[in-house]
Amino acid sequence: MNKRDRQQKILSLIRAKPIATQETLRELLENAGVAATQSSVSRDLEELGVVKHHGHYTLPRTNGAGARGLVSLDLAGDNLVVARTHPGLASAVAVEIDAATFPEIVGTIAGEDTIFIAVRDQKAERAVIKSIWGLFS
Amino acid sequence: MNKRDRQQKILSLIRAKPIATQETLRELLENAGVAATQSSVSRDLEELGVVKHHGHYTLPRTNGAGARGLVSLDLAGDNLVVARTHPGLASAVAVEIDAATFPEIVGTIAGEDTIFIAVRDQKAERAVIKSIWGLFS
DNA sequence: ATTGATTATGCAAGTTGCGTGCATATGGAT
DNA sequence: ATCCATATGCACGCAACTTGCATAATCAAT
Repeated sequence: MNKRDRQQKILSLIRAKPIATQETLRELLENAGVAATQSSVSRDLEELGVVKHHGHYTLPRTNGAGARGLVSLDLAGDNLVVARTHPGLASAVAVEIDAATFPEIVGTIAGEDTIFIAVRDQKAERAVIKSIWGLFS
Repeated sequence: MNKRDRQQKILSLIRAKPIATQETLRELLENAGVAATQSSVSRDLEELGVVKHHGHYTLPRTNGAGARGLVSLDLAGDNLVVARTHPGLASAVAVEIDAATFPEIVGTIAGEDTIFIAVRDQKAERAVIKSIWGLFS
């Protein structure tokens, strides 16, 4: 019914088990008593920053180690991707990202536990998140 | 006409000379071509954090001294808030901002006397500026 | 390249929320 | 108590958000 609740439900669903398509996600929501269309699911996933990787939807964030310092990836507007790392590892992570030379990345700057990644446009943002997440997982 | 413009005008008016009442402020706005009622002026002053002191309205914090290093906050586009600090204090201020964990803040990077604060959208910018000022007042 | 499956999006309708003025309540000073 | 200044509940209008539908764009597999 409510957008926020639906998005929360989506998060718990994709955390519970791998989900391959928006249509199956929509069905699961329906079973949980939350009616929605594929359109809305698509927009929700976009807003939540969920990304499809290895054939299923996941959140680009970790709760522990295993990703060589990278903790999360987020968006700020249309031209900036913000990566969070474990303390002190931002530079190391940034070096690795730079080394991969993604064409959509215009430039990066690293602080202590944060990296700003400038990209050309909104389309590039999603591609970059997907690529970087793949690089570190 | 527009709320944001009107509030900017109010700020420049109370900076220009001491103003004693909301009614005179309203008249000055009218002369400047900005129609408004006393009700709106009252709400604007509230939102702007303007306070009446010694019989006239003033901004509580025009100088940055005593704000633990923070000097100014400005906007760059829709997704970036730029904070200036006293030399060398950017990291310390940034740590304090991070520790407050505002949900609108996507990430921060500190230099020597400047901090870039990435936020999600234009709405978040206003909220963040207000929050940070509150944090350092 | 073609086809089928999956995801994104322009548009229109419904709904919500914000900004505002009016009227009036509250507060403050003498 | 009265007068002046300021705050606020209410209602209305407009702008922004949310959504579904239909369809376009993208992707995967052959």
